[in-house]
Amino acid sequence: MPRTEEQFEQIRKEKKELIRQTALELFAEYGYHGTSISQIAKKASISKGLTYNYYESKSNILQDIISNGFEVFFGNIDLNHDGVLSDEEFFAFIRKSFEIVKRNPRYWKLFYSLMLQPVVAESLMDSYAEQTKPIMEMMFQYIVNKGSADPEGDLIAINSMLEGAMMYAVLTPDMFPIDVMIEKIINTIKRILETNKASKS
Amino acid sequence: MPRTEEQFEQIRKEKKELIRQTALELFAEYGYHGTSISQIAKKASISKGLTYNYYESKSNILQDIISNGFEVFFGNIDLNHDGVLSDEEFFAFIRKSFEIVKRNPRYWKLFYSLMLQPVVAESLMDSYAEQTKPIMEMMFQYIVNKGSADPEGDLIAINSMLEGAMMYAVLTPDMFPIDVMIEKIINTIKRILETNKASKS
Amino acid sequence: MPRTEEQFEQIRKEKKELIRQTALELFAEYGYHGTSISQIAKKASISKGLTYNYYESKSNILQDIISNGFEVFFGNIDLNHDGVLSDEEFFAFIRKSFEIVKRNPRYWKLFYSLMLQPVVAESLMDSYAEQTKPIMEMMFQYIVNKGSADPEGDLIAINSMLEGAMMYAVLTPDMFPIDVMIEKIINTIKRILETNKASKS
Amino acid sequence: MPRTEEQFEQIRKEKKELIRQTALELFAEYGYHGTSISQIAKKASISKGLTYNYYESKSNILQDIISNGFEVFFGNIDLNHDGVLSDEEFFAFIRKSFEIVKRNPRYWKLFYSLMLQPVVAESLMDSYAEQTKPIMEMMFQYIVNKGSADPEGDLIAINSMLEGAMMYAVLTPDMFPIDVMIEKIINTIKRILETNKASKS
DNA sequence: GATGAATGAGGATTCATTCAT
DNA sequence: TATGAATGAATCCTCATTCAT
Repeated sequence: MPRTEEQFEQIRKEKKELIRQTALELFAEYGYHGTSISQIAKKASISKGLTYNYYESKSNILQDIISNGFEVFFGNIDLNHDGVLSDEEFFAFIRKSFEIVKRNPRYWKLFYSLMLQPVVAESLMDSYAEQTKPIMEMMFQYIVNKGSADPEGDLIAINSMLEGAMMYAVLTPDMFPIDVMIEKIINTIKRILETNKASKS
Repeated sequence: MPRTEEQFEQIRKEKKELIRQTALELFAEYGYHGTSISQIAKKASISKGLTYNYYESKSNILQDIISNGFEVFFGNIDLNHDGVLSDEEFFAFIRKSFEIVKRNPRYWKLFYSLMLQPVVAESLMDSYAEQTKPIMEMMFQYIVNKGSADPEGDLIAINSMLEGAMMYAVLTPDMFPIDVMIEKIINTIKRILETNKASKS
Repeated sequence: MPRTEEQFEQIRKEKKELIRQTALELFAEYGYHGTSISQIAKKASISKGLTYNYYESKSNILQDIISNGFEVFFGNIDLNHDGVLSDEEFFAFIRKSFEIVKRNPRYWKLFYSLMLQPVVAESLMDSYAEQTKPIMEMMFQYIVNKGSADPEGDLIAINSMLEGAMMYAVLTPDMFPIDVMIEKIINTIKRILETNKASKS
Repeated sequence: MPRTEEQFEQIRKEKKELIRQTALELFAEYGYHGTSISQIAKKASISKGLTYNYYESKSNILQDIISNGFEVFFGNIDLNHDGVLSDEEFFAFIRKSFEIVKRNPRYWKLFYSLMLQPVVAESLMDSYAEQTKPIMEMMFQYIVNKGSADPEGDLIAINSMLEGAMMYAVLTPDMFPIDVMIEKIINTIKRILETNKASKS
């Protein structure tokens, strides 16, 4: 009995997933340039040629890894666009972000590394900035709502702090325990916003 | 008659500098792996072979760039190891750090990108951690002296913020004006330390 | 549909053999260092890259040639380790040795030339000495059994003679007809052993 | 006071000698291809460029080494062309030959190795054959005079033996002590000629 | 005569990609 | 769909040789 169309589709999907995952592991371990198609094929237990049945080129695999990672990340973040964020919601968002990174540190290491490879980065940056914008806006809204006297300044400070902590979490996870780091960061954000209230009278 | 020793010395010095600078520009632009010796030679208007008259290998050029950059950075930072840092001194240190990065953004872009290249990173990380340790300690001392109730937590927060801001300065200098960023960061640090005083009575 | 396992096996075997043979011819003609992978590939009508599909490196090709030659040579020599060699067997061994050399003079030319290339020689020498030892011992036994009064001396003389004749056979096969040479050598060995009998009474 | 013409000549001669000697040592140690002009210049404590003041090319240095070695070797051998060689003279010739090799084993190792590099060998072989011919003739004469019944056969045997022993002396001087080997060889030659006398009655 | 910076052709090797089966 | 042999361009690097000084 021949397989149905759906079964074929399923097989294709799984194989492509296999290639992407394998490539991700190797890229993260040896870098993009340090990984060859041969290695990927061997590790995935398929032939070199088959890789090209699923991806047009090596750089296409990379693209897929990236956009897939974006999807996972931003798909997990629930922004609650419209309404005003409660404190609970805001801190849950931060915890969630770190959680995602903790769950797949390799991907994020690779991701950061790519951000800094200027040629690769062009399109990546644009895409990242675009995806990131609503988050920034949401943070800005939250800061404003907390009554900050200098919302731009606080955004810069808080954003830098989160970005920096994220980097430590990705690059040197052993330096500071991530969970401790998260709590300290959240605590500090609270204080920042507390002390920067526009005096109302 | 051959050239004098000094003449040769001079030629060597200039040419080596030329190669290093050219390589740095290309590495920063295209990444280490994305740059070939041919490109370096062509851009420097010398022959491929000559490169090897000055550097044993491509990776040696990189090494030289790195250690040279370290020297410039840490040579410019005056840590005032022994005494207690005044506020002035501490904030001067922060400004200086950003100043150095602003002055040679390409180098720092390359530097960050290398930190994330798994294979290269090992030795680089070690070396960086070593150089960085006294700075961390100095910051910690400063925080303690300011009477922080949770110096470890404050160190994490402040350090993350600085690291993150540095990254923005290097990667997307157009996103936030660096000078504005610096002042916001400094201001926020002040507030953090202000609100975290251990109550003494 | 991909080729069957056997088809691939067959292709690999033939192509590897082709590369080895071609390399042997060129090495023998121009020396190991005097032969480039390009030349080998061109003469074998394959691409440079393909060579590396079959051999890890140029020096690996050489290794294969060597060990292959050893196998052919020592695989053809029947040493009759245990029993005592009859005259017939001993002289058959000598004839066989020259026969093998005559059949593949290129290989042996290369072999001798490699023995004299300082860098390559080390491991080759060791390997050769090891393979050669049982032959030496066998010869020594034979000489002793013939009642020689000075077996060490006779071994040196006979061995030198064989080695020297071999060299002429390999290097300047036109100088003395090999078959004539063989008979003269055998004849002389007989006389040497005849005249060196320990007097028993 | 400017140096005289002769002094200049002397300097040139010495420097050329220095280059040749240095090159010989390196060629013997690392092989011709394994030795670079740079290495020669460095070891001789002169500049790369100067080498080309004395030799047109690397291969010219080699040529000079070869022909120089020939001169030394054949210049030391007194053939006593005309008269008939006494036993004393013949064995003295053999001892002398080994003596020369013992005195400069590196040269002879190099020399043998070159004999087997076919491309280099062409002219070398011709030259060698030419130089060698009178020696062969002399040996042949000696053998005839000793009353050999088969002078051609004895020449082959004796010559092979000498050639082979020479090779051991050059390649594996540790295998058999050279002096012992010489005496055994001479002794064996005596026996060969003794037992091959044409019966006269 | 003497120096070493500079050249450029050539060599070993890697690897993304193609293609016959 | 799946295979891996085959290609060839590109890469790092070496080295004999030239040349301005």
